[in-house]
Amino acid sequence: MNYSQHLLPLVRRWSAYTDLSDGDRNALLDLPYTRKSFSKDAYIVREGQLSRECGLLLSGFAYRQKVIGNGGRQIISIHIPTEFIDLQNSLLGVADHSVQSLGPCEVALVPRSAIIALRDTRPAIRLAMWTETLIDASIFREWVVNVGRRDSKSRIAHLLCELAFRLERIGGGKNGVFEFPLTQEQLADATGLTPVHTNRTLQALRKNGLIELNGRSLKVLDWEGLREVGDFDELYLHQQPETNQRVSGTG
Amino acid sequence: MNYSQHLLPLVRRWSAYTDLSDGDRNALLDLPYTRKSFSKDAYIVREGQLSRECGLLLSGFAYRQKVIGNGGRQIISIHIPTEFIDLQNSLLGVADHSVQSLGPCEVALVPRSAIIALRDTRPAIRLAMWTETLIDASIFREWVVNVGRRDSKSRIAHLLCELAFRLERIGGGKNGVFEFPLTQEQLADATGLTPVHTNRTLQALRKNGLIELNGRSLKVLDWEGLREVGDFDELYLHQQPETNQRVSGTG
DNA sequence: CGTTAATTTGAGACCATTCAATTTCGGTGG
DNA sequence: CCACCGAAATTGAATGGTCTCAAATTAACG
Repeated sequence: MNYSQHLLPLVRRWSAYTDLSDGDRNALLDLPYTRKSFSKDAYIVREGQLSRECGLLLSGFAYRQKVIGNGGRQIISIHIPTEFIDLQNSLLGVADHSVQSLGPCEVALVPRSAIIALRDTRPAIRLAMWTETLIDASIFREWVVNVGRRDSKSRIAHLLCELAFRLERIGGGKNGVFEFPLTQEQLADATGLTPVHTNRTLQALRKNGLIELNGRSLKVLDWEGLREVGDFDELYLHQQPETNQRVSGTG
Repeated sequence: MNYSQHLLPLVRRWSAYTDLSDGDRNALLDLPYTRKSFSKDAYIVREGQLSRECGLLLSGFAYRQKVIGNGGRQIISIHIPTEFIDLQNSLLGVADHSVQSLGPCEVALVPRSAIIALRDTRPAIRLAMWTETLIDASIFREWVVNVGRRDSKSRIAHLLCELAFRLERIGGGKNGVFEFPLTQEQLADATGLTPVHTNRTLQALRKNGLIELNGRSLKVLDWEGLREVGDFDELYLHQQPETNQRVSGTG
């Protein structure tokens, strides 16, 4: 019955945003949820749906996307374990975008009502939750810039930097080697390019000695170079200690 | 001393998100602020700054932007009167993007501490405030799609639809005629295009009988056509009544 | 009415796309 | 362990949308 160990990473993650009391921690660990496994490319949430539950990614990867009139689609964000993939939809009530699994993955589905209850009764948790949505929004802003104003090499390099940076934070890489969950087609949908051009751009990045990428494994050979090409500045991720202090507010 | 009438539009706006008590309304109207006028293209907030005050747009237009390594810039959102232009930066504490005036405009600068105090003591206001940031995030997501996957005609048509739609909501248009605050160069920076191509695309939209646009005046001649070309679906603005009800939460 | 900003036009180059075909890879069953 | 399969990655060549650079025209404003 007690699966609360699954939610420990969430406690750790949100503790970085603000101080959580023992009561807060327990309230998080006591969240009701059901574990559900999804196979590759499964829909976790569909655009237009009413939100009844909110998904926390336990393992694997997921992404948010929107489809447009002519059939094309745009990937809006990539999500890694310990992240809520659906907070915005749950808080707004109706999903304005879809969420899909990248590979096989496990999700803890928390009833929306429990999320709302935490929001309304636990100030510290609320602050962490809000901060999470604000950081998400900041990442969206950076993605607007990425697909709007950078050329293909920069776009892809930037996305790789972001993903590596975030994976590192949850201990998801060793010696510059990361699990890379996207196919080239999905990478194309995330950067607003075509699969063919994405392939050629990746080859350029490899030839420049910046990365090694085969299958699901990404190795960053030249971190500074990749950062440079990708015009990457992690300020927008709001994960520097000084930023986190400011989040909690007096000032 | 009492300039509180300036904040009435904010009360009206946020009342649409949730029920505000008389106490809430008064708390909003009693917010301390200083009025400040900005001339064209003035910086209201600079990327990297610590946030000390939060700007509410009283008149005129403003936009958020980021500059990238090669000197290019991307406009991330456009703001119209009654909107906070800086909530995200204030809530996160450090500005990850800049805010600039479009034309001459007036801003009510509210101390960040007062915003934080409302957030921490007024549940209904907090909910409205949070909702505002969530809707902002939804708009960012749509912009990622817009610059990432739509061609130039769609991009521009979509942006025009969004702006017209939002302006209509605050009573800012008559008979399909709106004040259009962007130069073609700025429109280019918002859509990820070049000024030259923006100009040609606008001509195409005119030739197709969709819009009239000269100077600061936009007239939508064929609303359905523009909507079609722009692949515009207003769900992401989360302003339908049923959505607003869901926001308040029991469920 | 002069001066600067904004819009418009032209032509050539280039980045990215499209369409197709081929090769490699990962997994599965015989 | 190998043959097979579909998915993913790669290559080629031609097309096209958008960009660049430059100049001309028009509109805005003091």
